[in-house]
Amino acid sequence: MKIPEFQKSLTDWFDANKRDLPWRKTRDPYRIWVSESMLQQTQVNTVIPFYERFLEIFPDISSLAASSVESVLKQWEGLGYYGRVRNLHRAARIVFEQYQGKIPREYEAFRKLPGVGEYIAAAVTSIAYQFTVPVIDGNVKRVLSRLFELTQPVNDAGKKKIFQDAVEEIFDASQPGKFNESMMELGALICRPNQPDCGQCPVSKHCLACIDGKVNRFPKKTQKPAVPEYHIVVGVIYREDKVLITLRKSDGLLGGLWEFPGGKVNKGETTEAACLREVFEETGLTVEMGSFFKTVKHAYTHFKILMDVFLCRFVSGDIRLNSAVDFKWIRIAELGDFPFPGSNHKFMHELPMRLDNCL
DNA sequence: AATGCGGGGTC
DNA sequence: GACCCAGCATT
Repeated sequence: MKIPEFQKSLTDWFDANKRDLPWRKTRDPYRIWVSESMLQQTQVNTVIPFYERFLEIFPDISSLAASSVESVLKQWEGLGYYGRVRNLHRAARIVFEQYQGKIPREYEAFRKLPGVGEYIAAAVTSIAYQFTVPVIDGNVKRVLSRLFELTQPVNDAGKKKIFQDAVEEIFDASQPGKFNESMMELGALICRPNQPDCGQCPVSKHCLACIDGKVNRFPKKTQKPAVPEYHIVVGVIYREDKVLITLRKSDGLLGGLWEFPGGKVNKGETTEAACLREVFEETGLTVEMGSFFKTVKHAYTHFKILMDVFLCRFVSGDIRLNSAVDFKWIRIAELGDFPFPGSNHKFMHELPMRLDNCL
């Protein structure tokens, strides 16, 4: 491959065809950092509205550092992978306290911040500071796979050396930020996972897979196992005009989000019985069954759930939390003030104000 | 090196 | 339905 020719074709194409994305209007490392955090495993069109709103509310490191985790989670609500924003928030506080509010310009110092891995460190420093470091993300791996007919699976975590070597061969150190963005943009717009548009590709004549007519055979992927499905019950516990919500522990799945108490249905158990049992185990409260409300389906990365929602009435007992770390009795109108998982959003906005209205 | 971690778009 | 996505932390 003629490297300089490849680089020029790629970056010229980028200049002429790049999308007008919000994070391309700035060189502020904070704004680029936020965008890269949101864009992890998440598509551009999903991110845009979250990005705009997040930066309106947290326009700089100091405002983010000064805010509560809960308020930050609330802005991330619905975006998923909540550890990203918990880490971003922790990192903002570290930058505020240890670096006088200035994002460290040293690669190693920045890389050490929570949530900043190889990709984000490379992306932010190359785009904001022109550090000469190539990025490797899902798009870049797919492009490299086709350019060089790499047989290394792109979804095999960790094994990056082949891609690292390949990208270093074609990396344009004279304009690192533009080169990196160009590679990712090519992957997003032309060298797509399905039906790549080789006819419009600026570097198709450098691409082994295209030359060999094998574009559809790259990238190679490993097969993913099927995900299990769990049957879940959830109880919305009414007490007058209030309902009980509980706070998940701050790490792990949906960490730091509020939810309605519930859990898995045991084998041979009715969903009503499971609901009463789970409510008691998780909250210590005795409740009576009101009515079935709705069934919700939801998919996570490693499993799926079928969730039956019941409306219940508080009877007796004092709160004794099991896995949750906090609780609140709130009115239905206040639900929007707290961050909830997507599965809860599929029913919570349809809930009645009081239980007696619907019995 | 392997695993856990969301949600939405697309085909 | 299955696949894919501007990855990181933990073990």
